[in-house]
Amino acid sequence: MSSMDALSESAEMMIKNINELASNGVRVRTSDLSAKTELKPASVTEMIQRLGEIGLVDYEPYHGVHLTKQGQHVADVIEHRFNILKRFLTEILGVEREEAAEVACRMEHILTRDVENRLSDFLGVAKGSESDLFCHKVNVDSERDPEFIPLSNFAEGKTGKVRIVLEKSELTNTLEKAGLSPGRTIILKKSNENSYDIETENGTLSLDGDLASKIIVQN
Amino acid sequence: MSSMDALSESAEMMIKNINELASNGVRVRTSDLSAKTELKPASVTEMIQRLGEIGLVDYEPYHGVHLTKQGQHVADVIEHRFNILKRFLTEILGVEREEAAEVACRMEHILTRDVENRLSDFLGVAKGSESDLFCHKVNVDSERDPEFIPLSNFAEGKTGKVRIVLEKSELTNTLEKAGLSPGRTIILKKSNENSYDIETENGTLSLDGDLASKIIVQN
DNA sequence: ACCCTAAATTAGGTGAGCCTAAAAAATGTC
DNA sequence: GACATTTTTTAGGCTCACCTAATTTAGGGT
Repeated sequence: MSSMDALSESAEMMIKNINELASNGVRVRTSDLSAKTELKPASVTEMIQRLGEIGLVDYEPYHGVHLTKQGQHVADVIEHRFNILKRFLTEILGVEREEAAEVACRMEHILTRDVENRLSDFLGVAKGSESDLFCHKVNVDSERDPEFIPLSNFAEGKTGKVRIVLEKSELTNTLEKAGLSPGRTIILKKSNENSYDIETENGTLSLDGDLASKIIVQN
Repeated sequence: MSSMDALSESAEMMIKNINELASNGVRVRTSDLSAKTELKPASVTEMIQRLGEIGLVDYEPYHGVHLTKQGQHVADVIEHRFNILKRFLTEILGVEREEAAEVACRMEHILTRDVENRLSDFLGVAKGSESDLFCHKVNVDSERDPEFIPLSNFAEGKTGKVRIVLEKSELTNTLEKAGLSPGRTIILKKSNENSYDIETENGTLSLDGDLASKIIVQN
């Protein structure tokens, strides 16, 4: 009786903040939430009462809240979305840390499951979610300039990661099944004038030059 | 006295819809906006009055609205953001058309100028903004679905171009010599349930259905 | 010119999400 | 244990963005 109706951005933000303040299993106090969210205490009380009613939070008047199993799940989803969005913004687009965090914090409430998964794949993170420990590590060495090269200009024998597939249509599906979607690793085995032999995680295939020029690979 | 205060998502959506309905320089009627936005007419009136007060729209009671110069600028920015977001979602992430449009339509109100520019660069679109003429063209073109079809589903007698050959093996060499490699033009002469007779640039041959399903042809 | 219909506006209501100010409960001090 | 202080909640108000129902206006048909 809750996870059905989409949560508002405000509600999701409150859950996120509760999660971030609940280091151990300790109940989070209204005043702490008030400080963190920059909402007045009265507004916090109102929101956590609402969250309590729909079962996302265990609320005990005058004694704070903590997330229920359901609420924890919501928090995990939001956190994961935030992390991949921020990673995309900083690592791929090169957006400055703070702005990336702000934008990610607004977008995290909009992402659909599908977009989330695809973005995850694109970033090359293990899907499913959970451990974002890995994320932090990647952040550190994200200074280097990645080279984006059309597959048609890629060096023979080189291994790269697919970043873009400039081709919509049903073909996208086919390419995906063949292991040619953003985030995947490939090797260009051989390239003749108009035939590109590729080894993907799913097997091997050949493309014509037209198509190869639309697949952007990062080395 | 308007573009300073950030607009609400609802306000931006109204401006966007006014822009989309104002094909020529004609005033847009309340009922049309009501239909397009799925808001009740009374709600539309309320919103366009507010937009009128802040100078984004020229509102004449009982005679519709049209965008002011300022409003047009807002509309252009939103449209540009929508286009690049949608392109990113479909072309880069491979998100399905309709879902991409929905997500882009929510995110367009959140993008900052910086993220917008970076995303534009990433997609390889002329920066600065303004002229989305290019975008429009791309969008229009992309309505027409080019058909990529496994040879096994190709129509008898039709001519097509080989785009992909999935799952290579020693057979590939044979196929290549027979004129069945990416980029080549072929004609499917006859197709029985499990035999596909093809004419290539190099001659004619027959394939079984298993193989035919792995050769993707564009008509 | 007049009426009639369709379209638009106004009037008044709702819920979400915020606020301030007042009341109530918990907590620390002696 | 009583009191002062801090924390939290309740009460009541506000705006935004929607709604429905009633009213007003525009425009077409005769």
